[in-house]
Amino acid sequence: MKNNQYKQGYPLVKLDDFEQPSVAVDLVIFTIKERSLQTLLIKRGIVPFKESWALPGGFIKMNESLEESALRELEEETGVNKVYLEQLYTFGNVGRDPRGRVITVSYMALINSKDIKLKASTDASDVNWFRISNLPTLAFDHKKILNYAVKRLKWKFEYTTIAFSLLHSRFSLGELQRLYEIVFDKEIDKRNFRKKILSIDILKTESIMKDAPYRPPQLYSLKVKIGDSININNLA
Amino acid sequence: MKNNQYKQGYPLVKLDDFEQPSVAVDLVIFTIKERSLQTLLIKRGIVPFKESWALPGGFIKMNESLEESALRELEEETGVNKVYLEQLYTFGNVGRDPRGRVITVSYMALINSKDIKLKASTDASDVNWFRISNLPTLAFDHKKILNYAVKRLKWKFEYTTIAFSLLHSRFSLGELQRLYEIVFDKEIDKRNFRKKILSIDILKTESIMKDAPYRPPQLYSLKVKIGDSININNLA
DNA sequence: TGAATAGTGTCTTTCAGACAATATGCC
DNA sequence: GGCATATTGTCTGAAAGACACTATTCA
Repeated sequence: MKNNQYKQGYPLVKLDDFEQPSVAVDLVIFTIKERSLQTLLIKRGIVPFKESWALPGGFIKMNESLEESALRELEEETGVNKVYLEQLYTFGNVGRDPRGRVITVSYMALINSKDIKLKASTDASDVNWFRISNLPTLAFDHKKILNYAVKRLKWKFEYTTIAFSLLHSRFSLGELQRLYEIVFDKEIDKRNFRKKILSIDILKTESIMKDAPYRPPQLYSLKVKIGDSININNLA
Repeated sequence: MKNNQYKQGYPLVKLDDFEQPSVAVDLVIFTIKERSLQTLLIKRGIVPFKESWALPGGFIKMNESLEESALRELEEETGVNKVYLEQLYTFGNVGRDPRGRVITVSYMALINSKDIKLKASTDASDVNWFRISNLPTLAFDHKKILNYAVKRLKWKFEYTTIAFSLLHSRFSLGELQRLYEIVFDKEIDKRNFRKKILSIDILKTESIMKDAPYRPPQLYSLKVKIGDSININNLA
């Protein structure tokens, strides 16, 4: 099994002189549902922490990169494959998994709730969305990972265009503002928000929305790449 | 050897059903020497990339956390043990190490050049400091790691107090300004810099320097923690 | 008094932040 | 006309950024 750890004749390099830890990927999947920021958790069907809620994730395979592994897990849990995905932090404390040494590379994914088709995964007896403001107790050190992810998310909302990955390709400024208000759990002055967003010149005007219940808004699209740096002030 | 991967009776959990990658830690060690930003590299004494320069690092041990592993490597290479240390990013592409699957967790360390006593490490035939502006070709994907570290360093200089980890506990504003000028490779207006630093109220005045060659400067010390958030504008 | 470094203040411009009235479309 | 949402501008205060002279110590 371990043979392919010895390649191209490097006999002196004994990677196996060291016991090897297991490497996993854990995902913090964010979406906006019911006017709140939510994340996907799975109820563990196996020990340890059987019946506890946990972040979706799993061990990496030898022939896939960390990111490919994260995308595979994401697809297995949600059926979604086109998302914003970002590596967060690697957690490797010795006792973090009672089964042995497991190092986990955490990722954050942002998906549009319309794209989701939840699947029941083999090792999860249940899968569900939870409001960030109302989370159950989590297995392992997943609470720590989730807290880290929320901080990073807010940070990235202020300093990059990742928010737009949660909107459709055409959106109104009202939708954008509601998104920021949900993530920061804070009301924002409409005039200042619009002034700020329009001043940084990242939007193209599109058509006007049809079939709006009341006055239809102007639609916009993002004319820079998702993840590009911007600076939306002080919303934190 | 692998027995302790099975603990506390979790027979169904077969971590070893998966081949395990190796996990390493690589260090980007920054210091200021000769009025420039420099990083420590080792010349590899073993294949692969024998005789190439590389970041210091090594495989983690089963009984140490990632951070402990980074600190151990740091101490082995430089003799330094009290430093600013921060995890950067985890690189895990399949082909990044010709010996097999090696996932590396990168760390950035900032050390005061006065504290360094370089040691010749067992697996390095040579150890040296290099200016960031004049680097040799690096082994593996270490160039990518280093580029990432430089970006993070600059970023953290603008938004946190990590710069102060490169100064003595008492320092002049001139020393602080020179440090920022070196890291950003850019001249900064003295009056605006001082105004800004003093306005954010993170410094305590100390004594006045003795034995200065010319007019002795006022000394200051940091009255908040290293790593605390601040905002030194727009130096990037 | 010359050399080297330390220390200081003003003006302009830009931007954040507070704040309220009008416009549009649907019923 | 009533309702729900969209859209727009002004004023104030704070801070960034440009800019040049004086102060201190030592040789």
